[in-house]
Amino acid sequence: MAHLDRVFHSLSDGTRRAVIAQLANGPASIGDLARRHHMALPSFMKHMRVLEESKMVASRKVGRVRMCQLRPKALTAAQTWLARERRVWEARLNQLDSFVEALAAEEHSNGRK
Amino acid sequence: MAHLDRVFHSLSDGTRRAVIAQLANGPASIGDLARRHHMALPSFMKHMRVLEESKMVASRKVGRVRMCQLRPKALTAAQTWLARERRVWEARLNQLDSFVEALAAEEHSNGRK
DNA sequence: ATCAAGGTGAGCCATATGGCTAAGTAATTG
DNA sequence: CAATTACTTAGCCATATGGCTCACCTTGAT
Repeated sequence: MAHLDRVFHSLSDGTRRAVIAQLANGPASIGDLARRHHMALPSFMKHMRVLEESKMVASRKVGRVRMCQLRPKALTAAQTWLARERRVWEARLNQLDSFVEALAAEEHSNGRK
Repeated sequence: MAHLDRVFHSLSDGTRRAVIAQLANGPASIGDLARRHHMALPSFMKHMRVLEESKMVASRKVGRVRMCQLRPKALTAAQTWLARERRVWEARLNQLDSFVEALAAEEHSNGRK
């Protein structure tokens, strides 16, 4: 799914993760954010575009300043996917466990014969 | 952190996510996996290299076949980061809530004066 | 009306990504 | 030993990424 691609791609860059971490503490302007990351504005805007296209950040212009904020469900797509895969994975491990237990049990009873 | 970069980058590609999803159901050989994804072996190996460099998948060679499996803590780095950011985010929302409630309460008492 | 500040758009550059084919190498099979 | 199978390596190609500067446009302050 293209949306998940974008979400994880957004998260794959340290600068963007830092932006998300910072926006979690409240909105900020593009200029503010760029300054904190020692980066030229146009470079930084590319990151913001990536974050907006992945629907993790929203922005609107107030006067000549653009304010950015984290969107409410910014992280849920990623978390949902991870949680689901992890459930599958753990379910299988449990199966393996019981398989091994079953084997062990059988071994035991065989040994006792 | 470079490791998180790699983890999220791994997850940013649909093919790689599919591989993870499939490996959650048990180990498989490179050839098997490549066939399922209608992809030439060398192209596919690049994906596997990405997954191995992010420590999400391990592989070893058995005869001429390379078997791959999900590593136990494949998803925890990603999940941990997401969970932490989300906690910060929700903590702030709660602060906002109580701030708004406090405001509302004050308004009330002012109105009653 | 002018000038400064904040953002935007265009475009350059080096490197990375994601696909391929072609030509190996090593292990099985006949 | 010969042929096949399963990877592996090298390298091509188009496109994407992540940084930059320079020029421009709005908006705000004098």
